[in-house]
Amino acid sequence: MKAPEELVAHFREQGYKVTPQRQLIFRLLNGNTAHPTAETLYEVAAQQMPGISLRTVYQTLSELSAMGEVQHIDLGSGAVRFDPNVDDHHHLVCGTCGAVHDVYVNQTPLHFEGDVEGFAVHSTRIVFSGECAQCAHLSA
Amino acid sequence: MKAPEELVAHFREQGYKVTPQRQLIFRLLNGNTAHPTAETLYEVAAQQMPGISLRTVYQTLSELSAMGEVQHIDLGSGAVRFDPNVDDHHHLVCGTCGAVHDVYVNQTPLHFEGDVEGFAVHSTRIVFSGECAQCAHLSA
DNA sequence: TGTTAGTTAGCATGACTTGTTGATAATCAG
DNA sequence: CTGATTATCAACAAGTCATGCTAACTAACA
Ligand SMILES: [Mn+2]
Ligand SMILES: [Mn+2]
Ligand SMILES: [Zn+2]
Ligand SMILES: [Zn+2]
Repeated sequence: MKAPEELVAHFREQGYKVTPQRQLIFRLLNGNTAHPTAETLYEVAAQQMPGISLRTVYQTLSELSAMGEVQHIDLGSGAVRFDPNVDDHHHLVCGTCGAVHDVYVNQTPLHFEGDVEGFAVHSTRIVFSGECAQCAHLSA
Repeated sequence: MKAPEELVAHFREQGYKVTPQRQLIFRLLNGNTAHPTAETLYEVAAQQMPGISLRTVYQTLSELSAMGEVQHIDLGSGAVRFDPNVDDHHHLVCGTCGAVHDVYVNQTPLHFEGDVEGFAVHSTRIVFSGECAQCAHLSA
């Protein structure tokens, strides 16, 4: 994701108004590695700006997503998570605490076998599931 | 997934009754590589057994899932898909026609880098997105 | 044949997300 | 500064997917 100041400029160029709500969301996403849901992002935002609506958070996330500034990650377990990291990376999910971590896989592009001649791969998504070190430690 | 006859035996052993509805679903799933949703499976089932309920299809799929006879695949786009193929395999998804194909990746376990020391990986899911040969052909 | 479990329809609930409306307020170009 | 445009908000609705519940009926299995 671009830095908040760049997003401000970009939004203005695109004819979007730069509101305090949008700017707050820019800041909250900047460098955010928590892979928050719209809801959790809303909760943090509401602490700094009581009165902001969940609807506006969803709205701004959609705009950023359409601009390619955030990606959304659907892990199939509840709400979609948003990720300001749009580099080519993958995810590690702890089944115990639910944390999502970024990881980078070098062996790409992967080779596969199957009855799928001529399939053109545009993107690859890898999700590793397991247990993080902290959770393993606590349960021991 | 076990063959329908084996499932019949297994269900009886577990104290589940072997109903025509369940048997139909066993047959429809057997060798099925379409990765159907509960809804699409229901539609096919209803042709052969008018009156069968969507509720029963969901129910039987849950039972089979709990038994490890089918896996469910959430691609993040709509309904969960069910897969009687429980081998270690991955998926190719055509963004145009929505088809899901099985593929096998040899390079596993994959290596990754990141700030995730001590994470214990239990499973890896890979989804390749792109366009299948047929769709590429039609759009040309 | 009787006990038990399954099925069905219908309706409800739940989570997540998006749409709508109408009033209010803020942004930004001129 | 001002006016036109857009955003926000609250409140409510709707949509999708999945599951829960009831009550009546039916079928399976011992
Ligand atoms: Mn990420
Ligand atoms: Mn499969
Ligand atoms: Zn954890
Ligand atoms: Zn296709």
